[in-house]
Amino acid sequence: MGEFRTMKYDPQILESKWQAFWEKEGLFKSTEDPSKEKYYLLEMFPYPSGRIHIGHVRNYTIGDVVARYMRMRGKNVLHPMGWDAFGMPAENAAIENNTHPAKWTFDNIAAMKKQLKRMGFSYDWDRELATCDPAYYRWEQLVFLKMYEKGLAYKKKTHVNWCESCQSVLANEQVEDGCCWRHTDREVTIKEMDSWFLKITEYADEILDYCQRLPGWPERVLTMQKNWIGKSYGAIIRFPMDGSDEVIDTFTTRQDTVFGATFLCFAPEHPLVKEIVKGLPQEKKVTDFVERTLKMDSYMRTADFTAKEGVFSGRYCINPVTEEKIPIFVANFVLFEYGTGAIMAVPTHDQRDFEFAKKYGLKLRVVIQNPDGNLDEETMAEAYVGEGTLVNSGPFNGQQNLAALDNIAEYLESKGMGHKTENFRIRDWGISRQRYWGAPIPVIYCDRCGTVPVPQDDLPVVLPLDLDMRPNGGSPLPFEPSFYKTTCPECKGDARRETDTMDTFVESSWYFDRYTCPDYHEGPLDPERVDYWMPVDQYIGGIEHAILHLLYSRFYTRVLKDFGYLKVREPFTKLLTQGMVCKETQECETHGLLYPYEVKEGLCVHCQTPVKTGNTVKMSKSKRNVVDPQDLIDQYGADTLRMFCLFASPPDRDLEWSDQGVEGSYRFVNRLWRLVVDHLEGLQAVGSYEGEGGLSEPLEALHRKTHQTIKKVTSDIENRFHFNTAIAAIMELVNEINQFLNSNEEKDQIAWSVIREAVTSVVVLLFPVVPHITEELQSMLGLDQSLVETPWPEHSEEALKEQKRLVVLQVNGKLRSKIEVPASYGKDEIEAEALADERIQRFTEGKAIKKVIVVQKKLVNVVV
RNA sequence: GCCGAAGUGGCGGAAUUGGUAGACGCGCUAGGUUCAGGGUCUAGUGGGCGCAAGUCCGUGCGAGUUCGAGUCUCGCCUUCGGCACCA
Repeated sequence: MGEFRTMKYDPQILESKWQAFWEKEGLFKSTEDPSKEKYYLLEMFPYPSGRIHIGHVRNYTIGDVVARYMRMRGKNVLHPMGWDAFGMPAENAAIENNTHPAKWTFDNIAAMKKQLKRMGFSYDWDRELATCDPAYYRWEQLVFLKMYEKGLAYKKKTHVNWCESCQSVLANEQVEDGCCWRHTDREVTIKEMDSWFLKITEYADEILDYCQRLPGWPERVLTMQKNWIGKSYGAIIRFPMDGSDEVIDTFTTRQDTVFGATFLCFAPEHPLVKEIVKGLPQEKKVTDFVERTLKMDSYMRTADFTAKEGVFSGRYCINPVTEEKIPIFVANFVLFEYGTGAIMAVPTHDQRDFEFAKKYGLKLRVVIQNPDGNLDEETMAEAYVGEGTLVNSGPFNGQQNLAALDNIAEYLESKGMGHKTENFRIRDWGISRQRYWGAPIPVIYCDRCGTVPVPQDDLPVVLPLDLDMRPNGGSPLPFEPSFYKTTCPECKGDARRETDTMDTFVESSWYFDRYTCPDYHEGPLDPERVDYWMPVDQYIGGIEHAILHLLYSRFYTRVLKDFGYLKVREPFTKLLTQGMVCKETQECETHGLLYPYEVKEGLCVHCQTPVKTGNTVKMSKSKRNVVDPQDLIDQYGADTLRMFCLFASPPDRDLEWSDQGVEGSYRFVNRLWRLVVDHLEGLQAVGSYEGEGGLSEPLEALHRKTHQTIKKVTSDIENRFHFNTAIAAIMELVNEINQFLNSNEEKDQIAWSVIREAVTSVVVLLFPVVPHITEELQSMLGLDQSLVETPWPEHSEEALKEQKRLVVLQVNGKLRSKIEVPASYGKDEIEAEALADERIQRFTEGKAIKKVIVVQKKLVNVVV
């Protein structure tokens, strides 16, 4: 009876057994060993929300397969895990549940850690870190001080993005479609505020340049980063004001059209606007317009459906090449942050300028004639943006416009009217957050000494934990004298601490470095260890960080390198962006969107009416189309869940959730279990076949299939991360083993040895995917060594050799027959055999054979 | 509008270099397990015609290259992402 019970597949029992074993033996601990080739595998660390979701499961399962595989390949693998532990949800939850963000965070970490352990992921938990730990963020504060020293961190008053839900400023990267990336229904407004910035623009050119040197990154991530950096080549052209010494700098990429510039536009925010209208009759009108425009939220103002609008400033400037007096406008479509915040307007060759000029009756002058030569400012209905020959352009008439770009830039430069330049779209990274649960910015403000950095010896500036949250949100720090009241490090007088905290993306910009030496206390990074492990060989995470975390990390890594903390310039050699997990939504007419557990047999559990199935979209609580990994673990075990996540689609594609698919994976795991358990006697009685020869044809086929599978699985994992096809190949082998077992073939010693070879191969190959059951089967098979320490198998070329080969026969490219030929046959013999084939003769009868194409050992095509 | 990816059975997906389209799994059908159900095993399963052997059609649509195209080229359609007044 007892024995019968152990023979049943019980994932709950055997999974915890093996998890305990791995932990006790410390099999996933990694230590630096210069004699071994290192492999640093990293998955994006989670925000400790309290429970793992299915996206984590997929991400971390993919990573775990690679980690376990690489370990079996003999690599010294680093596979750490930790917590992105600062951030606003902790503050909200604390207010809601009347607790403290720290307690909430640490409780969540404990709960999620338990879940990750239950999934059997092979992390080195000794390297665990939480970014809210002062022992972590103190080094970030140190780096901040060094950046401040070098001018890479600076404070300025400027127009910033404000999210009312976050009660905080956001960086440009954190605004999507005019909304906060965390609150997609909350429009961002523009506020003028004092904010700290990190000078990512200093590295923009290099980061862009290195996009060419990251062959291990997905093209679309690099494209997104290139677009975000937005480098363009052009010129600064200087327009002197009429009747004053003031000069207006404009940026253009189209200096070839400068002779057609018939007016100039300022962005509403431009500081010169106020100055030049002072005392003019237009002053009120202009200031009203500026105020009205700036009140609009940034999304509305810059949306392309917003009409181009502007107001005449009452002042003129001089086009430096035509010496013509041209009017100055203030226009809503001109961006202050891009270029110089002022543009020369060429209505004939820029559609925006064209619309603006038509609206306000401004002058047009064609300066690029199209190839038909019929372009006329009187009749044109839209701007001509194509190529052509310069006209009305003084000394440049007759030149091709593109060829003239450089010539005109040089001409401007020689006359002191401008110069060639490059411009970037990316702006500096605003890191001030008006939040409590973040790393304090280590700065002190003194009325006498101004902005004073906290002395390095006084670090860390610890975030105080013993204070009360403010009931209606907002940071308590500015209301906490024990925190903000301090003395000036320079004059020792009364001073005030900075109460803003850092963007949590600062923490995630270097956590991967810190994993290499989380216990180091002499500085941010232990040079020896960080140099051994960095860079990360393979990074795995969601595409949503394409231009957030991934761009910030590339910047921060360069800063650390320039400060001498690191030797690498790029943090992540290879990047895999896994797809989203999706599921169809379900909706009841009266009860709205339903969770899966609210639907029984297609009916709403509340009212028994049929449920409407909606689109398949990314799993999210708001769509209610979520499954809880914990429920799946409880029902099927971690192995089944891992198996399904890998089998349902390749990792970079979206995964469509299917309850039936999970059932299918569970069935396979059970089939694998029975394959060993039901034949234990035969399997235990022999050793694995090792290619000593003398096999019957069916046994040789099974032996060959075993080695074909080893070869296929290895290349699928190694070259493409296509775990779905790797698993499919193993399933095929399992099917063949079962077929042999069910056949009438004699099961003698040698037969069992070949079966054993096949079965042990299945067990080893599947270990990275389903580590618990395979460890159990491995030990049942009498193999003492843990699979963690078992080397990955290598296929034998000898075993792959076939006596006979299948050759496909075609007539005019259509499949007509198949024949088997000895592997030793050459082209001529195969051709002769093909032409002699009965079916081929039937299809070629009475026709002249024009040509015969023979593809060695594969195919013959007879053309008639 | 611009850039990119994708489009293959009832479904998820294979087909890595131009060479048997649909591996593997789900679902479905029939049968066995001497049958409550479930589980499990066996066989079948792209479509049309046919009793059958067969045969024709078939990878979003239309052309092209080729002995041969899911795969390459050109033109369109659809879907999904990203960017979008960036001067």
